[in-house]
Amino acid sequence: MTDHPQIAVSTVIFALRETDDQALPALWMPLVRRIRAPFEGLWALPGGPLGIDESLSEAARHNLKATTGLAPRYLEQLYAFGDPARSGDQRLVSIVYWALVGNDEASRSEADDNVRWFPADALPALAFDHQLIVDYALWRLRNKVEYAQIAHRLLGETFTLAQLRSVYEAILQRPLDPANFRRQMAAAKSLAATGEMQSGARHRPPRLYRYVEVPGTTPNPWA
Amino acid sequence: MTDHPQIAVSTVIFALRETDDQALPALWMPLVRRIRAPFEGLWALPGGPLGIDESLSEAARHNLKATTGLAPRYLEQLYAFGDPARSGDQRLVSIVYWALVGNDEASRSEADDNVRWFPADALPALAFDHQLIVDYALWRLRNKVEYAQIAHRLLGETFTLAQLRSVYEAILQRPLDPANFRRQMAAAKSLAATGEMQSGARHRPPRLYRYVEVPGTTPNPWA
DNA sequence: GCAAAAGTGTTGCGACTACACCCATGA
DNA sequence: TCATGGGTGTAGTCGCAACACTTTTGC
Repeated sequence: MTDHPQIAVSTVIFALRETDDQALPALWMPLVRRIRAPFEGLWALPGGPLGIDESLSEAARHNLKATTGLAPRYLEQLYAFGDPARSGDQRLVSIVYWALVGNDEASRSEADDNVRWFPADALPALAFDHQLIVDYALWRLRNKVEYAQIAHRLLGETFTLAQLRSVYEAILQRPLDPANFRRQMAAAKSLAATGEMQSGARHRPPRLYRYVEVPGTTPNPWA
Repeated sequence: MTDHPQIAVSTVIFALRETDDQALPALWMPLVRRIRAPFEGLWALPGGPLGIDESLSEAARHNLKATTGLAPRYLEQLYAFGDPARSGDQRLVSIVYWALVGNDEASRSEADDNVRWFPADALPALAFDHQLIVDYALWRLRNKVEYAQIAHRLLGETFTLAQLRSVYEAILQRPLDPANFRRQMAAAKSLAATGEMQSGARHRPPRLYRYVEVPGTTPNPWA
């Protein structure tokens, strides 16, 4: 045990996956298997040490790429965890980020013996205090999706309103009224119709939308 | 320069002070003068290293007591700042907390040559990136006061509705309708009348209230 | 035509704002 | 009695939830 605390940067990653039996997607996340003590063999959040020339968010991105191959479409600092008892016999302070990755990116993600995807609400036993961290990240995601425009970052570049609504429903775990959802999105003025339709289904073809930044809408100018 | 990042815990402290010319209180904060490089002589947020057996919040409390003698009535983690360029030639990651201290506590605070109070909106030049941190803390305080019951922590144990309203007005920097403010507080059900009045002023004596915890109202179960 | 999802209209409720108004005290 | 802030009443507005209804496609 060293006499000064070590710093690590870890990330809770969310992506949407179609469930086989249902048409509704659900939240999944990639975990990595620990290959050394403490908690050897258990699943854990991807992370690693803080490089001497990296900012905290750069370290999060860099570790994400190295361990899971993913590049997030949204990244935000979650919390710093530093309880003395959280990391066995060495003192470890973890700066934890949370991230959203798009549809395409998540499905491209290679399967690996030491990296596996799990449903966010049914994880295996996790190393350290990582289950607590995941619970907090889920709480933050559910809060933030209600007032910030982040849900589209779990989809691709263009999407239908029904797809976007299914993202909200997967995160909030309750059905939303399609009519009211449409009006809420219209009021936010952050969606632009591409002019294209998505055909093929056996019903009226829906419009495709793209996310557009609304000028005065930066919820947190810092961070 | 060492090859691993150092960890420090700092705190942005808010208290209310009466302004001499006006009856309206305003937000003030204590700063400490740096007595060594880098930024020697400049004012900075109180803080210090993370003790090997302390949790992060314990370190914040402990450093606060040691540098300013204050014990906060509210303490919450703000953000972790770790940009490589923020701390001169050594790498320093600061876990920053923000705190509210009560009326009584703030006025008891001893004057010191190396500790001084400043109005939160007119600070001197600060060391490191501390002005950025203060701006973020102010933004968080103004947001949080609108949906969380924290304003009373800037007062004492009991207070009148007018005093509580003046806290909101000082933080939000705009006048609030007394009638509507009263109803909002009543709707939140987090105030209990003590039965006592505050007399002495040349108008109808106001009731004194005490803050009471509302069962299902924990905004952030973690953190 | 029929099923299914896209998209529109309408109504009622609850929260908030603005402001008129009464109450109780000290001087 | 009057000035001052404590405290109550009330009407208008806005946003949202609920749900009926019309439109457009594939089969």
